Amino acid sequence: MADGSSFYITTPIFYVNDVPHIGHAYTEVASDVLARWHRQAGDDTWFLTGTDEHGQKILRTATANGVTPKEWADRLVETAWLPLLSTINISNDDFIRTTDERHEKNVQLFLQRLFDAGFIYTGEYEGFYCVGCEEYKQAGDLVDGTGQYAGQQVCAIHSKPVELLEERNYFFRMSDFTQPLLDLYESNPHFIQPESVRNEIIQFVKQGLTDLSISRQSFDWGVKVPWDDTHVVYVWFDALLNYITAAGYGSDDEAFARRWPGTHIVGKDIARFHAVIWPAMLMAAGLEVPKQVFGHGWLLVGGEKMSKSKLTGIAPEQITETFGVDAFRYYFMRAISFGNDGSFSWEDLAARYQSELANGFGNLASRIIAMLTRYFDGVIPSPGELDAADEAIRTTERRVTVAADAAINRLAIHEALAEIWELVDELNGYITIQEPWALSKDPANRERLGTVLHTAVRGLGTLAVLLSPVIPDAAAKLWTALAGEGHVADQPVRSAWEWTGGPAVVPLEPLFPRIELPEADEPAA
RNA sequence: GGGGCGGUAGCUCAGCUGGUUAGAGCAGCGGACUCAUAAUCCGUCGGUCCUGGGUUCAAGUCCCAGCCGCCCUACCA
Repeated sequence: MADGSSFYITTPIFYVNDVPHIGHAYTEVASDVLARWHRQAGDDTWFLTGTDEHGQKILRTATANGVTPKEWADRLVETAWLPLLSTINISNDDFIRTTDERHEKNVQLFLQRLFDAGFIYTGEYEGFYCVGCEEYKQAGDLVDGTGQYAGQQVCAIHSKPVELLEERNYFFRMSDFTQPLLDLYESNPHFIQPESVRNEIIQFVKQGLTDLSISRQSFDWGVKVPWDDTHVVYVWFDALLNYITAAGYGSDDEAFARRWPGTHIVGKDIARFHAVIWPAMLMAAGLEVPKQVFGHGWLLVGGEKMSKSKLTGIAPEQITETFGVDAFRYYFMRAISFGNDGSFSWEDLAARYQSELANGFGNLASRIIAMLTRYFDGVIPSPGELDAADEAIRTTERRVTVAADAAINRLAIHEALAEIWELVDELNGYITIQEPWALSKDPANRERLGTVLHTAVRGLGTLAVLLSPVIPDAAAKLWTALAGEGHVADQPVRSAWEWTGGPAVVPLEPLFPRIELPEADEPAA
């Protein structure tokens, strides 16, 4: 991936009615780290997130709250979703709402093109519809109700009665794309990642695809079907199109050509929408399919999937208020192998904060800056001749930079951090072995002392540059203490080791202060 | 019913196309050191690699069966 190449990355758009929890935040942070890395590498980066605001469920909750659905969505965007982005320091370049005119207008454009091309036909549909799920249910998805719904069939997910609906709907000829999709997966093994998700999807598509009902007549909160305004577009069909309407489809051909195709980061539960329906839609429209669909794993809390339907959701603020934003970002990126499910626990979070951020990285910065301040009044000394140990540090700086960049390109964020941390650990070891405090006791060792601290502080600068995408606030503070030029987020990440040191350092407050945890018991979620 | 993923040290996890005494981090234990956020560094304890078969000169790593967990999907109705 050469500098200046286009990197367009997206998250799923938030369903506004959801309550933000760390699962949403996890997807956002992962995408944000990738975006920041590419941006800092000089790639033409565009990072999109946004909200999904149509559908019957939103219409109903809005009505129940005595406001219009648009007012309801506005309120949730303002009070829940935009605050979430700032809570976890997300650097999105754009925020699309499916109620934006740029979106609705071009959803219609897209649909009209599919219609004109013969990929849409009229059909009858009868089925059990769950408002909570926003979709029709097969009989097997239903269970016997209990309590107030005893005697009725209810949705297995929401435990609420389903409705028998009969509609004249418009259908998308998705079945035409069974083979083209299989060919796509075959010819481009990286289209769906990781492997586990890819296997799942291939098996699913091999069974053959059925046509997809893409309109609804039973309510009107959605994008009108352009040739029949008694129908609104199915919410998923509408939602998926955000990735191109935001990129300029139908409104800015130049921007669209430059950005598309993009990389989609999604949870594995919705990977199928993105790896099956979405590319089929694009193929039908004669557009390029996405560059990649990456389905990450779930956060497990107490061994169970964190669920928005159950009450295991944890609000991001619960974590950031105690540990800070950077720790939140670092923890989830480091502790979880991106693509696999990962266990969250307060104990693990606290342990990693302490050993890795406070004792490992934070303390490294403290000790180096303290010694420069103490022995050289903060002025960074010029190095003398480098010995093998000094050269080894330089070599490591280079090695981890290259390795981290390679890992990021594979979307292996956790591996990138593991690589970078090798430099953290090696620098701590280097200082312990070189014993600058011992060198300082004999003026004859003055040059050697300078060389050691010069080497160490350069390593610290390299770390600031490499870690800026993950822990932007701490990296910026450190960069300031090192008197680095400009902003750390503008330093070329792929040549992080090239920083040669500023003129002097200034004292630094602990980047990750020790945290005294109140009690062993944590509040239930 | 069909399918996917996982089951490796107390905990969280690595172990690619099978090959020396199965690894890391954390926790535990012992030691060194003092620049630093009682931090750092070194050493050390610790595993029937879910179970049972099989293939192979050689299996955590391949095959079969089973058990457990999570998930996708179907049908019966």
